[in-house]
Amino acid sequence: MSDLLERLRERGWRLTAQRRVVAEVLDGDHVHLTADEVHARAARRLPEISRATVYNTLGEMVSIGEVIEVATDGRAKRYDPNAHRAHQHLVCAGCGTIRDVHPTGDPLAALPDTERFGFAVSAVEVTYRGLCPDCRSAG
Amino acid sequence: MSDLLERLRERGWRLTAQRRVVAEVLDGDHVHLTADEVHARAARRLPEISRATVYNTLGEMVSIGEVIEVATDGRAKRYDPNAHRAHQHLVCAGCGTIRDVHPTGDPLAALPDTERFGFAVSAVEVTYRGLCPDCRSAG
DNA sequence: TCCTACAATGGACTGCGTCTAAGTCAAGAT
DNA sequence: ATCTTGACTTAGACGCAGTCCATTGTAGGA
Repeated sequence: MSDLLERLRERGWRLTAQRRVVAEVLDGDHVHLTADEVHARAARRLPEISRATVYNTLGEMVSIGEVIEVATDGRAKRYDPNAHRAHQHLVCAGCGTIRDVHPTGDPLAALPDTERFGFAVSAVEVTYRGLCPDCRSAG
Repeated sequence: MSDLLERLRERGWRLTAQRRVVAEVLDGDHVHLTADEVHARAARRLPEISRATVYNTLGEMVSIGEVIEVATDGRAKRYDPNAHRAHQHLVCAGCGTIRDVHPTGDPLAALPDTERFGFAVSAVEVTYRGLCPDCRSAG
């Protein structure tokens, strides 16, 4: 039983087979999957699971902060189950893979008050872009 | 005549009425428009301009580095003509407006070699998120 | 076991963007 | 000034990611 499922149960979630499978897919693997990839893996265990349910479940997990949604350019969003630890992302411009990285310092502190224009700034995302080793050698 | 058009001409671009209008729309106003907003404004001057042309022209400007494409979550991409000066973005979580901001320090330097995993890191985007003054008071 | 509110289904639908085939036109050649 | 040609534009079909909705199913309490 995963920690993720424990935490969901504590929030009073009804524990359905679909939610269990989606949570297991996210929990098992620490790559960053798209919603369709999550659906495909979930369907291996529970063939009749629908896309809408996967979207709903992912959306709920995101809204309670168990999972982070990573929007990469024009492509599909990816879902990052590593929400408990502050981190940023390194995206390959060639193939779209994402790695978690941990820069030094606090990026929020780099934005002076004079540059905040009255906004209540609550979060900062840093995305590093480049080519992964495979895409570098593939040219 | 805008600087932008000058630079495009120097690259051997055929100067069509459509491209001129798209460049003028971007050049005139320094808010960050979506492709459809660019199309709407361009169509005020050149009613028969097509969406495809606006997308093509924007894409070409992005690929030669005259304009920056800003992907904001699930919504439409926005286009930022302020490509000549390094800057980052401050996005309102309520209404989606974007402001250019200038944080202190070099965010690329914050990523140590041990966190680069063999990637050739070439760029970094920093997106600050929060609520703008209007959305704060609107609750 | 039965009830009921919550969850899942699947198919239609929307928004954003891309593609294609055919027509048009800017700009160099004559 | 006119011709020529290949780059550009057009309209609309298409595709993907994601949402919505009416219906059906079911977890978990009484």
